[in-house]
Amino acid sequence: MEKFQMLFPFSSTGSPSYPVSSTMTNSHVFNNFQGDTSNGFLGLKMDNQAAALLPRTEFKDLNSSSQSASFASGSETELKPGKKKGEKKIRKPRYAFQTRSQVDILDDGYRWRKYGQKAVKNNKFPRSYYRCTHQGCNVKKQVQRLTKDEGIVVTTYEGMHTHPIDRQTDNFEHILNQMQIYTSF
DNA sequence: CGATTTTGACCGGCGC
DNA sequence: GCGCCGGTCAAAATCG
Repeated sequence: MEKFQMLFPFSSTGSPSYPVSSTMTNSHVFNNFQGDTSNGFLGLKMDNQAAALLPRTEFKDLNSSSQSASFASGSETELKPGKKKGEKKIRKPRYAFQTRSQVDILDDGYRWRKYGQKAVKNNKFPRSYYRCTHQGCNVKKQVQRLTKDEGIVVTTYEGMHTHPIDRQTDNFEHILNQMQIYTSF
């Protein structure tokens, strides 16, 4: 296959690497909108990794069908309406990131294993499904490119990692991005 | 040789 | 009930 691992002036390690926040525990960079009204899920702390990609990354809300951009919010992957089944009503929050990039492989520091690829309606590019290859970590993500702007890649994360990042990418960019994040609020 | 990608089959939900 | 659709599985192929 083709692997492009060029571009990106700042790719210090040969393979595309992006800054990632390494501590995702209590440091919620983003954390919610308003106080949570109920026992909801608002604790969405996506301290995220992907926030630190390219300067032109923006967040998008999946569920609110509208807003042009803001930042991803939790969307519950609804478990069907009638499914009571107790269990965990863990709705999986999903976060989408739109990134201006030439490559789809946005390495955020975790190891991903691709488990599927499907063509998307209305889009000439396929969508790829990845899963975090960490034991017990069910974080998933999908990557798709827009037909409209083939320069844009939408990455959607689902779930949160509960383990440390594989690659230590705490560098200048990370910090830089963190700053951007904080100041934009 | 183990890990990961590829790719078509398979599956559950939903609309008709 | 049937077929479409988005998502996942799994076996074979590839990569390193």
